Amino acid sequence: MENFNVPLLAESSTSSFVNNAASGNNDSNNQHHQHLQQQQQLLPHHHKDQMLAAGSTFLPFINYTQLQKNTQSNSDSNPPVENFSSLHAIDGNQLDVAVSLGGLCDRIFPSPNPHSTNNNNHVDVKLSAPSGGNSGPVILESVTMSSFANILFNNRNNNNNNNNTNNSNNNSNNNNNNNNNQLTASIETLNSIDPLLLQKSNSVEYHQLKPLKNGAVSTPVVSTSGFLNSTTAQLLDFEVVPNNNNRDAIVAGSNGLADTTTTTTTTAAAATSACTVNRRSLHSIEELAASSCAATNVNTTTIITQVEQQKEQHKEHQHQQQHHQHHQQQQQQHQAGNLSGSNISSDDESISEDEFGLEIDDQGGYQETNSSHSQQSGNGAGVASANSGQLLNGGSNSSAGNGYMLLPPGGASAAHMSGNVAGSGAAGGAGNVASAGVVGGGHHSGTSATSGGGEAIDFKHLFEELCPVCGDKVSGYHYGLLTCESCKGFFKRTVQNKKVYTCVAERSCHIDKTQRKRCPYCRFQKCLEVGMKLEAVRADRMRGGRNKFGPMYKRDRARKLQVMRQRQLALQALRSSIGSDIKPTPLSPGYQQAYPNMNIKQEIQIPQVSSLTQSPDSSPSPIAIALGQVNAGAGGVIATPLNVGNLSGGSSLGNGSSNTTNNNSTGSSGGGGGSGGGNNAGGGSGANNSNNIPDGLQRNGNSGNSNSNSSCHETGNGSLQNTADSKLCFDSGTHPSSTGDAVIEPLRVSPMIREFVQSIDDREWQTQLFALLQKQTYNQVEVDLFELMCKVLDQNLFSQVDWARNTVFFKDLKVDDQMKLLQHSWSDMLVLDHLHHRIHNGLPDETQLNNGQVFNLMSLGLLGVPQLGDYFNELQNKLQDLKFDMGDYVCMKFLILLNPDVRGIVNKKTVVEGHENVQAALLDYTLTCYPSVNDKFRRLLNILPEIHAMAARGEEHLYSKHCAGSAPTQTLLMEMLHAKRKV
DNA sequence: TTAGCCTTGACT
DNA sequence: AGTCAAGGCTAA
Repeated sequence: MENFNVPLLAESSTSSFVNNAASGNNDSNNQHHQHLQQQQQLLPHHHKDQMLAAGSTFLPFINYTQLQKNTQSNSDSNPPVENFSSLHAIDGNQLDVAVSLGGLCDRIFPSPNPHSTNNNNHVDVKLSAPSGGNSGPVILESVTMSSFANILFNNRNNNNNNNNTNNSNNNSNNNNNNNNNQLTASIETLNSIDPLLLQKSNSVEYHQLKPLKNGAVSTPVVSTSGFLNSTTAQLLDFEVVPNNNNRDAIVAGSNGLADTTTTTTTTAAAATSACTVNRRSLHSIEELAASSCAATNVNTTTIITQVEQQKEQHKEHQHQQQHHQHHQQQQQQHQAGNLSGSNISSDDESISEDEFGLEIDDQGGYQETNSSHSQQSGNGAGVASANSGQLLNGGSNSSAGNGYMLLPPGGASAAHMSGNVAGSGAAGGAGNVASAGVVGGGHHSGTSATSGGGEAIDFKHLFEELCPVCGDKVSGYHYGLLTCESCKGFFKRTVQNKKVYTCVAERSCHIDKTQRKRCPYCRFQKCLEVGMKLEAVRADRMRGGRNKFGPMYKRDRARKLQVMRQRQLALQALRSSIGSDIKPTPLSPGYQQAYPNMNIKQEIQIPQVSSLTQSPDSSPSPIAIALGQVNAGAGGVIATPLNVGNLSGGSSLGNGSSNTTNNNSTGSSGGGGGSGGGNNAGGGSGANNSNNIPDGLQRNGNSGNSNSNSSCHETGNGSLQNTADSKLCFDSGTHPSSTGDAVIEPLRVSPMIREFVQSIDDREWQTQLFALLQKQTYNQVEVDLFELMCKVLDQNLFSQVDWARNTVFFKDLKVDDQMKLLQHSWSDMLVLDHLHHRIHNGLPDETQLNNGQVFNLMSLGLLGVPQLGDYFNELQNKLQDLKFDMGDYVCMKFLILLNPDVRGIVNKKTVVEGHENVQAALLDYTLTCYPSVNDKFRRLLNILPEIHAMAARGEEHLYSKHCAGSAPTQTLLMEMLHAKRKV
């Protein structure tokens, strides 16, 4: 067994608590109580390293450390596990509501916990008071974790008292709730995991865990019964072990070499401690690096050397070391990003401003940047004051640190969302007006752009913006992006002087103008997060002159100017077309730049669905009919919130990309979307104009977004069915009617396939995809596109696991088996998924990012191997020739997942059974619904090895990139890559 | 240490 | 000669 120590990075109350809890100390409850109260002062929000924050959105939360037991009902005679009759929040609320752990986790798990009392895409834990009165254990009903890293439950340790208790809890819990997506835990076990979670929240990512061979007493924590952790816990295989040796915490050297001992050090007055995490089956990134790739971790020589020197010099300052490692990782990541040659390089001067289709007068206002602007404080990373109330207690928005959230740059807030909704509605069909990504949230700038028709754009406010680090006004481009003067100076001092800061809290301090001095550690982290570039600080300190970022800045200015202009034009057009009903829209460039991706859910432009496979005779697939998604025989597809705009608005509304950020969308203008003129008035379709690229992301590519309407067919009588929760429309072009197959008999579609198809939520997938792309490029002049691709793949992997864990057959397996299956299938499924999204949802080849870069969506399906493009297209054609539809897709996905040939499966019977069942269902489906497609079943199966071959190639590529240090490390994707090689 | 202002110098 | 993003200076 490999043991892992996780360093404690914050107050040691955490660890002292865990020790007590683990040892069954009678005083532990009291200490716990104290601990909880102490922790209230430390509730984090989370500044996430962008490398890690794939898709992360942190919502207000109440940390469960705010909870306190109901001491009135304690009985000293009871074992600790039963001492807690119920849990109350500090404010007295019962704990029968969702308690968010947001901020404790690294990223957001794609789908909301079905048991959660809210639908936010955040991390939460649900507890319920014991059913057995005061003496009953607290039930941890469900956990939705954003990160595998934070799932510490392990069901392979159910061999002690705690686990016995847990098991019994499980049983009772299951009796109360038939869903097995539950965890049960005594408060004692909650206590046990508490510190580890806290540690995780403090910034330690799982990959930093290092094997530590010791004979620590295993302290199994929580038994599982098939919830998320069934796969994830097993995947990472943690368990919490008390460790009284507070100097044993080990963190991997960030260079991935041999173990680097870094002990836990707390910076507060409290005592220090640590706990050990055992992690058995997996296989840290460091192990991987140490075994095969360490030498290839390049481009960080200098930094690594510095770090190692510091480690030698300051062994006693372990916290600093750890910070430095963190810092170093950031540097590595940034350097890797900047040095990876395959992407747009920052010194690519070949791109001129002409690229943006406009002439830029660089003097046209940039110097006005300093003009003050009365935007609300809180830039993209600011406190989301509007979000309170979404969860229990909502958390405080104050700077006191309690439960406020950090929006990732441009993160959404509830208030803005509502503002956006309203704004969009007001804009009616002319959602394009807001296409740059932000719809007014009540802010009104003095920009002359809003003051009547015919006026020229007032460039004075063109670059009004808030510093992405602290929210102060920007003074110009500094080290890669627009920042304020103080953050510029701070960044310079830090880098030049090689400063190593320490956070006395939880490394997640809120940084704003008034508090930026409080925690230089977090400030610097935020500098890095928002994209300040280390390499822009000159090693030789040479003054004056220009650096390689000049062209980058220029392009950025050009892009912003273009956005402004087009927004202006759109607004004017809107006003003239609608009349005076529309009041001047509060479109402040600064505001919009500060919140480019707010309200992602509402604003995200999903590429026109089903556009790729449009065909004159396209009609719905059998499964679509069977699910009632269409009118059988009418060729219709139910209008979804995603396609109704297209249906009603016609192509004039289309993608209307011309008045968003650019007119030069690459090859996307197959039809109506067309150029400028048509975008504003065209729609008028009222709600659901989310198709109008309001997020500034353009979906370019093969799908011909602009004229994709034809793929979502109107029903024969012209009426549209609208289901609020419907999935994307799908299956256009793959249907029997065009080949003479008999009229579909919906009832013949097996319930299993129906269920399968219903388990697919493509809309969510796409929303998350574009939300991530948007988020990751907020305020970034340029991003590493390969890195970005890895993040998207990582997010997709999360979605994939989330899907799998809830599916029939799979969910019945033990986590060991689940893990093995996933490790063998993830890449195949990613490829298949992408084929599916291209075929059925018209996913385009590429999309334009917030910062003007073009992201190659195809690379997701190719797993980053451009050479596979032809092969991929070939596969796609084969599938389309077979009238590949949703039913086929989901069956194939199951066949990939439930691979009985995976070695070491304990419950092989279930896997075989599932596989056979799916095969049979698919066979029946193809024979019944596609009799005209010769041998469809067999031919579909024959494609699976081809997908596998492609996926294997992609894996190799990703692995090599990882070894070369070009891929983000702390990702599930890399863990999967690694895990597979350990099998 | 911070942060506002100044100086510098490659580039336009 | 002007621009502007570097580094430097220095009062607070």
